[in-house]
Amino acid sequence: MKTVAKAKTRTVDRPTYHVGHLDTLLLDAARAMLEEVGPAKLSLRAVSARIGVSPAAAYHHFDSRASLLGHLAAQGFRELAVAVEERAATAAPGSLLREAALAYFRFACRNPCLYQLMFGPEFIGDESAVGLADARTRSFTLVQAVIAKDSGLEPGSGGARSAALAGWVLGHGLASLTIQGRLERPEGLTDDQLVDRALQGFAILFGSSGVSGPA
Amino acid sequence: MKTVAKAKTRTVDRPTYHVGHLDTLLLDAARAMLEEVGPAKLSLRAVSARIGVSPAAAYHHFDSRASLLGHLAAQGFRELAVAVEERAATAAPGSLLREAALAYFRFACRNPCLYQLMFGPEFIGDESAVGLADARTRSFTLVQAVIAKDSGLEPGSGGARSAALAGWVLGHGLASLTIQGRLERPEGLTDDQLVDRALQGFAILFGSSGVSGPA
DNA sequence: ACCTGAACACCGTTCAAGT
DNA sequence: ACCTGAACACCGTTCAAGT
Repeated sequence: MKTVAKAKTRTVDRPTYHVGHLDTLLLDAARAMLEEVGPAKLSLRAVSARIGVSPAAAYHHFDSRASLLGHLAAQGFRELAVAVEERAATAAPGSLLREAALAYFRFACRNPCLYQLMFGPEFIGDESAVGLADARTRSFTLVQAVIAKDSGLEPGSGGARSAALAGWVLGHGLASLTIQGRLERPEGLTDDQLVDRALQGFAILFGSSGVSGPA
Repeated sequence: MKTVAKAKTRTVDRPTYHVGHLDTLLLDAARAMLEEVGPAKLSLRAVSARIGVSPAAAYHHFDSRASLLGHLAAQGFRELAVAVEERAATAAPGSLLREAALAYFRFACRNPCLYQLMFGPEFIGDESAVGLADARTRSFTLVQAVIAKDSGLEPGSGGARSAALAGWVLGHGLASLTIQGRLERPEGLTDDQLVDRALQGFAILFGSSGVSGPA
């Protein structure tokens, strides 16, 4: 409780001024409100009010609303990477693609607004958040590694990169369409079933299941 | 010019009041501004000002900003469908998937903000725009038809629907990631090359290489 | 160093009132 | 019927001023 020893004037406790670590308080409040109202309507004023601080206070910790949102997005990329990583670690080789896709898709479904923020235009022009570019690159590198591992391709080769691109497109396409409700999903279809269906579709389009075979 | 014959009072021309078809004027102005400022910052006030009309005027033609945006999105879905349709019509069987993907991707790249609007959360809650649901359904149906045609699947069958899902995911995933700049695209790579690369990646992931790619 | 109050230039939306 | 003016309740952002 006795936080600062160097308090040389006044009473020890000052409950009127909000003390330190306002940045994390802001971030936490924003994260909580994000899933309530969505990325577009998340206002700096509202999150400031939520933690009982003036609207201007945030500007001592973040450059702008976009910057705050950028930090949130970076958090998201880190969590997404972890989720995929964990799942990929305990997956049987051969089913790695499916497991990674499942983990990716579940993360998006469980944090729809955060996911929208990560891949949406909301915090464009930020990029200042050092963590963002890193976290994003790390996510992509991870996908690449998972894909390369399962397909037995030389990591870094052209094939591995094309495959990683495809994997990323698959995960994001499905997640994005689902979250935005643009899919005409048959009712009663679980998340896992939807992923399997998409994988099945790709197998039909690109596989040996009778598409291209001249046989 | 002499629009109304029943003008029984006053002078025939009234250049001070903005006359009729304000709805299409609004829509056109919004469409133009959309690609300038993006869906998030497209304000009803600004488009009203652009055509020299009061901010409140728009509410006699649209329920809300979301509704205006919904109409714009519907326009987009119709244009997208046309673009894919045209391309698909003049494509050699076997390369239909690639041609459709190219058309889809190009439309998105040429109208990035419109595309973002169509698949973004900006006009959620609208749905009132009758044209929207229709236009969207029509787009999806078209993709389904194209896919089914090329893969030789029974239209309406489970396989055809899975394949259509995959096709949709492919197109949207690639377009969305590209437009949002989340892709680490090697410089100098053209749109077409990017599409081919993704197709190649899918071919690697899901089976035989070289389904419909070039050589 | 950290936060507040007040202001500025914007929003979407409503509603009485004008023509 | 169609449009305006003025108002309400919001925004993001800045900046002098307080502690």
